[in-house]
Amino acid sequence: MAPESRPVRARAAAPDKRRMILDAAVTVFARQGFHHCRVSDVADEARVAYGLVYHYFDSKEQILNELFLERWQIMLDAIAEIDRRQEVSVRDKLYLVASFIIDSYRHEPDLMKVIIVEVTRAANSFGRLHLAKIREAYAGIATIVEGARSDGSFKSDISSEFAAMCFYGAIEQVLTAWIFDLLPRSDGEYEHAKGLVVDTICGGLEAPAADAPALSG
Amino acid sequence: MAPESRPVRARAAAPDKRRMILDAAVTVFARQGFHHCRVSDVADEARVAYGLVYHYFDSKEQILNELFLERWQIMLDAIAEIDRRQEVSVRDKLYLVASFIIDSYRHEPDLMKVIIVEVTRAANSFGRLHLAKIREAYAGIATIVEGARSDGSFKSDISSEFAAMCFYGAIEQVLTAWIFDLLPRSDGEYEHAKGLVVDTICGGLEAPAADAPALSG
DNA sequence: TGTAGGTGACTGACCGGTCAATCGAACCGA
DNA sequence: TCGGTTCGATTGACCGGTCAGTCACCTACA
Repeated sequence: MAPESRPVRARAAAPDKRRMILDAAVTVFARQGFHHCRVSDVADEARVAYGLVYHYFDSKEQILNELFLERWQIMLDAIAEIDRRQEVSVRDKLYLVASFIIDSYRHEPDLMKVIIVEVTRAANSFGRLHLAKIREAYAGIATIVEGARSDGSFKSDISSEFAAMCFYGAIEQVLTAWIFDLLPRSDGEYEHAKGLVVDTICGGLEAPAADAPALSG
Repeated sequence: MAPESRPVRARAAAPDKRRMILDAAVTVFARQGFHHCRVSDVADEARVAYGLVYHYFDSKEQILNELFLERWQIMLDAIAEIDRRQEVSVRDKLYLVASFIIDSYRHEPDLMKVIIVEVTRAANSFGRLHLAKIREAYAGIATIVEGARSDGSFKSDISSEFAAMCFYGAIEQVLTAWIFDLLPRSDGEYEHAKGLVVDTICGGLEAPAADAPALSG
């Protein structure tokens, strides 16, 4: 990631083969799944010799680890950054979090598919390995919710950890629906989903009592 | 399943080897993951010769398919049955659904782990294969929600399909947390979670406006 | 001419699936 | 009662394909 860790020699025309391998891996892992693809598929997709993959990476696993850690850290930073903005209401903070995750999928669907399918939901392999990082995301969202719980705007009988889990679970399920082609994919759908998730989790499904005047716009 | 489909010769002491293999597969798949275990692990766990696995099943995949289909159908039937009960409110119906799923996990954690990790969340392999069955579950929950939307007790601007997705997603995320050992497992926790999921999804996280008189409850 | 970058044939382990052989309960005919 | 026959259940050694990872070699730039 850090530029100084890569050789500076960068000839203008020299493509970053390492990056090409990572990008190819995203495509291949997304298309065939981590377990159903061969390292040669990745090399072919990257238009690179088989052996070069092992020049840059220790193993097939390491490629996935790197893809996950790189992207996940960006999300953790984004969540922390959102929480820091004091002028924003908690509901809007959650909207921003949903927005960030859904936009991540919009712009890099293959990468998000790989991360969700092969890591965050893979309880026996990469999920366990990266459990600490995954928890950090829950914790970040929980911190946001906790802000609203302590000032009374959110119910106090639902713990912030549990709320964070429901919130993240709902988003991941919607992403999964896109991954499985169960929901249509369009800019409008993405925008719509952001609002719906937040409305559902914050406002709930139940309609306000009909015989009472609406208390808030 | 049906007794008449198995040979009637059933000596009293004859163990149903086929069943033993299925049970062993649940244990092994849950412990090591479908991809990281060998057929010989299943045979060893069942205390049965390697070849016998192929006497009863065509392939390793077929074992998982059978485990999934058997259990999933029970859940689909349960959801349909819950929806049929006309004296129960929609919120209580959702509670019963959450209850059923969580109790399934409570009583057969390994089987549920395998179904969730290896099937419902495996977008590149078994998930795609069983997509139709998985959709049926969403659809069943959506049907329940639709009942409340049409009588005005649930908001009309959140589609029942989307609501079902959030609801199921929240539950699966909680199950995943148990699977990953992120949440403590006890009868109390299970019971508590049932109520919390329904409260969160139906009632939302936001507290009723404090300056207004409580309208219900 | 040293070295980082790049190549791809090869190897060896692993594992899903096969199959020829054996077991043993039930039935049969004498 | 007893050898014989049948056939599904059971065994586990073995086969063959697959594929992650290795390595000897090449190339081009500084």
